[in-house]
Amino acid sequence: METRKEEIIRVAAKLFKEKGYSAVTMRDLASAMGIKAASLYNHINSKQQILKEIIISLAEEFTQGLQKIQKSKKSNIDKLKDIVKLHVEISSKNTFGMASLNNDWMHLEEKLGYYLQLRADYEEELRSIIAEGVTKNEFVDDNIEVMLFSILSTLRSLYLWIPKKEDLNTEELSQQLSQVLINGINKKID
Amino acid sequence: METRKEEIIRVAAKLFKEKGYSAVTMRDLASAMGIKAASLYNHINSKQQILKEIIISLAEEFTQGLQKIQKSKKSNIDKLKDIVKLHVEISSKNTFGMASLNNDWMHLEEKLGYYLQLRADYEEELRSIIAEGVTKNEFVDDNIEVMLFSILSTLRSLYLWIPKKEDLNTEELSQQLSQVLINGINKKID
DNA sequence: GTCTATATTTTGATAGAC
DNA sequence: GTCTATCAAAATATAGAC
Repeated sequence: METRKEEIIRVAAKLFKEKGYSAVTMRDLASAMGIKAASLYNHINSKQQILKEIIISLAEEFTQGLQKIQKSKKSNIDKLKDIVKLHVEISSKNTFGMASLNNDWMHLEEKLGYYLQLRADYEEELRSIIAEGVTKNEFVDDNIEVMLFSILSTLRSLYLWIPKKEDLNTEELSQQLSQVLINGINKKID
Repeated sequence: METRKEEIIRVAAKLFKEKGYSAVTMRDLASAMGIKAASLYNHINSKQQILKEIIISLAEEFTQGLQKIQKSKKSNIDKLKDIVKLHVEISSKNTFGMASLNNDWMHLEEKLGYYLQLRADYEEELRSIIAEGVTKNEFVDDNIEVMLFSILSTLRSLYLWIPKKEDLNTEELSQQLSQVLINGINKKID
């Protein structure tokens, strides 16, 4: 059962995706909830708290997911496939919250440093997977930063694209996405 | 020589990238210019006008660039390489403005419809290049939407990543990026 | 071209009745 | 748990002096 606070956070995330944190007023949010702005404060302490809960819970979900993948001792190529799946699953569960995670993190106050640390750590872990994959001849010896950037940009933009797919099969999308990211789009000559 | 209006737009774009259009006040902008907020209005009509000029000029630059590429009658794979180069060049020239183009377009008032049309047309052109590339056996017969999404996400995120590269060689970056997008990261067996 | 002063609206948030 | 009423601060923008 969804609490009133959870409902507020869910509705807020939807509005934040449409207009961004700063452009959404407490009156906008209240109106979307069918109540008055003052009533929101019976469930949450501040607008800032809403943003914090949306972003930090998602950031921690990604961190925990990656830690689990790292413990698996699979090949780097299989770890990468698991990371793609992690992003598809979290993004499809919460496309609205993903918008805040990607675009409104700079408006975090108290937890900004914590968020930036989680984000930097995540990026560094992914970088090390790619680098080790190159060393072990799983991946081609291209510019590691370019590979990292390309993959991460695609994964971080999933939230923009997933809602357009009506009948989402996360397993199938993960597989297709891994295929494109790992093997590119070039037609190999048989 | 840069006019005062151009300077305002340039400084505004930098602030918009840091905090987003809605969170940047005219006082913030004036302060960054070393003047008072009221003085800004001697050069620009409104905050909205600043956003409009940043976004529309960039959107039209992309549209014109793509039209030129389409007229070239190159192979689809070479058109795609030219598109990558187009994004690298425009994004590196104006990383600040690219942030508004990507994240603040929904705050456009008068020109929102025009922007959305340019954007949809651009996406459709790129889709047709990929689709024709698949038909002509230049590209692998994967899901076209997944290929389009992956490439476009990476290209649209360039503005976030280019500033971190200190000594940018646009030619080299374009080549490396095309390589990764087209051929993936997988190590082919010799 | 910039300033001070100010008009008008809107914002996040609180107090207290029901 | 929601409401009305309200506050204090901050927002965009204008008027007019220099």
